[in-house]
This record gives sequence, structure tokens and C-alpha cells, in this order.
Amino acid sequence: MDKLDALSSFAALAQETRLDVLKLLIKAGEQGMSAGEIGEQLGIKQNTMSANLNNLARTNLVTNKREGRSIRYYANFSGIRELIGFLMEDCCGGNPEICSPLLEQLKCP
Amino acid sequence: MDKLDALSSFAALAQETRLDVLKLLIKAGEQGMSAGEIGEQLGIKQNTMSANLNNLARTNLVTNKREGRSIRYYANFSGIRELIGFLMEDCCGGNPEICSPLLEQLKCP
DNA sequence: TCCATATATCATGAATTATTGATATATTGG
DNA sequence: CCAATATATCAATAATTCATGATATATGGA
Repeated sequence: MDKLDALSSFAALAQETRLDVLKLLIKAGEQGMSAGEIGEQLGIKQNTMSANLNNLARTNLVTNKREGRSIRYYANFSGIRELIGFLMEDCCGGNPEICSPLLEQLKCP
Repeated sequence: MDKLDALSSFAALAQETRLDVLKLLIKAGEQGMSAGEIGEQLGIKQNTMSANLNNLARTNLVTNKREGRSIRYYANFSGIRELIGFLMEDCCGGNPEICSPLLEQLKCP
């Protein structure tokens, strides 16, 4: 995770369809979703969805895997963690008394 | 933190100077940095820096406060937490067994 | 009030990104 | 091999974003 990776990841998330996709995939969890399912659920044209999925897949935020005629997409939770870690790393290094409670509050209820 | 806020925040972070600025402010912690200090440290022209700081300040990721002739900028840790929370909320709701360890690993060492 | 310092705004051109229709490629079943 | 399904690529246009020179505004001190 270098700065360019982080910039690409944030750019991927700075677009409504792709943000929707990642949230869908996070919700879907380890079973993932096929490109077609995602496009249908969000009501996005096929080629637009394809371009956006490729954009996401070029980041470390999602992975994919061909399954027969479909391609299945998955949220990459460790990639998401790395991105957040990249943003916060200097806080953790220099000011753990600020950073720790911040991340503490992110824990699931 | 609605979807539009999240999109603006991610867009702010999808640009090198602004990402650099936020990381600087995270490192600076509660003492913050003036606009001039930030621009000087990053070697960015004054008006370019001003535009980028305004972009960041329109999100919830940073705050600012005029101090005499300068304007001081601060990372807004609760805003950062809200952004991460927005991204992960469906995970926490549906799959805490995936989400919890992810956030656990983000804690400061 | 006048000057110096700190930041913001404006206008412009360059670059990037998004969407879409049309079409191509890949996979599977018959 | 052929047809059907699933996804990708291409080309073009529209829209957005970026950085910058020039200039304006705001604050504090003499």
C-alpha cells in the first residue's frame, strides 16, 4: 500500500456507483456477488458496470474470480484495512492516545 | 454522514496534495498547522494550496479556525471515524464476525 | 490610515473521468 | 460447431477537475 495505491482506492470510492458496489460487496460478505447481480441490483447499464467493476478491481479493495460465464466479485477486507491503515499510520506512530480511541469506536457493537 | 458526504470526502482524498495534507494534519494532532505552514512543507503554490484546503474543509475530515492573519487547520478525527463507519456499516450490521477482527487489527500497537 | 502578511477568488486552458451505443470476446450447453 | 449468456473493449462526447497567473480581501501592527 503506497501512496499511489491509496490515491487509486480513494478515487474508486469517489464515485457513486463504485461506492454502492463496495458497500454491496461488504454486505454480501464472503459469498460475493456476480457482476450481473451487482449491475441488476443497482440498475446500471452493462458496459458502465463493467468499466466501474474493472476500476474497483484494479484497486486492492475488491477481488474477483471467474466462475463459468460469470465473474464473481468480493470485498477484500484486508485491502480495506490496509487503506485505512495507510491513512492513519502517522497518527498511530505519533499520537496513539488520539488514534486508539478513534479506532476503538469503530468496533462492531 | 450520508452518501454525498462520503463521496465528497473520498474525492478529497483522491488527490495527492489533499491526501498529503490530511496525513500531515493527522500527524500534527491537536496543535494543527496553519495554511502557510502546510503549503511551505509540501511545496505547493499558495493559491493551489488554498483551493485544496478549501476542498478539504468542505468535507468533515478537517476543521479550521482563523488565528489572526493565519488560518489553522486540524484533522477532524471524529469525521474520519464517521467516514470509515459509513463504509463499513453494513458489514458491522450483517457480518460482525468479519468486521470486528478487521477493525481490531487497526488498533495502535 | 498605510503597509505587510495571510489567504481567497477569478478566469482560463489542460487533463482526466464518466457514460453510452455498438461491437467484440469468452464460456457453456446442445 | 452453433447459439445463448456473461462480460469486456472501442470510440466519441460530455462533464469534471486541476493548476496557475493575476488580483482581491482580510487581519494586525506602526
